[in-house]
Amino acid sequence: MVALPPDAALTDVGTADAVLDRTFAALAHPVRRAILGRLARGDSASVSELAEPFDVSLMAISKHVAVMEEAGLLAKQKDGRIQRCTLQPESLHRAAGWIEAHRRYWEAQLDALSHFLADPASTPPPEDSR
Amino acid sequence: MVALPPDAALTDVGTADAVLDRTFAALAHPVRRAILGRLARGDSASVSELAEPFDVSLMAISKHVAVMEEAGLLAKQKDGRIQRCTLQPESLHRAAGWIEAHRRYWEAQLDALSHFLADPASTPPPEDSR
DNA sequence: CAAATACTAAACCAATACGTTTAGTATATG
DNA sequence: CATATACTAAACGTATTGGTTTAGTATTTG
Repeated sequence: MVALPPDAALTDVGTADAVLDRTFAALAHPVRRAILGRLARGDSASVSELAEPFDVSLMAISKHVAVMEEAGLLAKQKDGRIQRCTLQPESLHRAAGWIEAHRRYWEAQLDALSHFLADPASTPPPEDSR
Repeated sequence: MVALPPDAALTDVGTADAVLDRTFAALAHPVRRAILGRLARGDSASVSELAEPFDVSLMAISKHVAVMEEAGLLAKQKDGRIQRCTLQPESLHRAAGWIEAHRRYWEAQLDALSHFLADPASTPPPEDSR
């Protein structure tokens, strides 16, 4: 079993992290998210199969795949003349980890926000005024 | 209490979503993640306060703040001459939701991946060959 | 009122992102 | 062998990003 350091994403919160940069950037494009969604539920697929639902060129999809590969979100495995793309979830796991690591903080903020949204004219959420 | 549709992020997985685009894009920059981290644990802060730890211009930080504001990650509230920046967690919540919605799928893939990584020369994860 | 403070607007620049087309490589098939 | 298939490389155009500087607007403060 692959030993994922259980709190890898939690230890260096706030530190520069090029992998996380690339992962979030990769997730920022709807076509790439759609491709990841398809891979998540449909197992592996060739680049052409991934391209089929979209009305952009195959080359464009090939580049999207390359972006996700560099972000560690998927891996290509050459099988004859086709490239089989497989989800590689660790990067996604780390991205989720970053958000998770902040969740308890911004959930507190969510409460404060709800009060503020309920009555914007009122005193904004009672925080320490510095 | 603000009624967040409990599964807003889960219903339209795979659909184009400009907010999600902007949210993930905003999270892709280390300075912006650091700012969000600071806001998450330190409550609200002015733009100047947010800028202080970084050695880029105040203007650069002002733009980063604008990016996060457009992504719905934070809100600015004018208080005299200062702009108080407050975390606005719903966008982050939606980003987490997208990942969560896929988690059960790619966790299955994680198992397959671990076998593959353990012995890359072996037959790749036993999936349906199409 | 004058000067300092906290920003933002505008113009600019270099680098990257996203798409195209055209051409090329490698593999499979008739 | 010839052709089709599955991709990738290279070059290109345009838009966006991330940073700068310079100048401006509000708002405090001396």
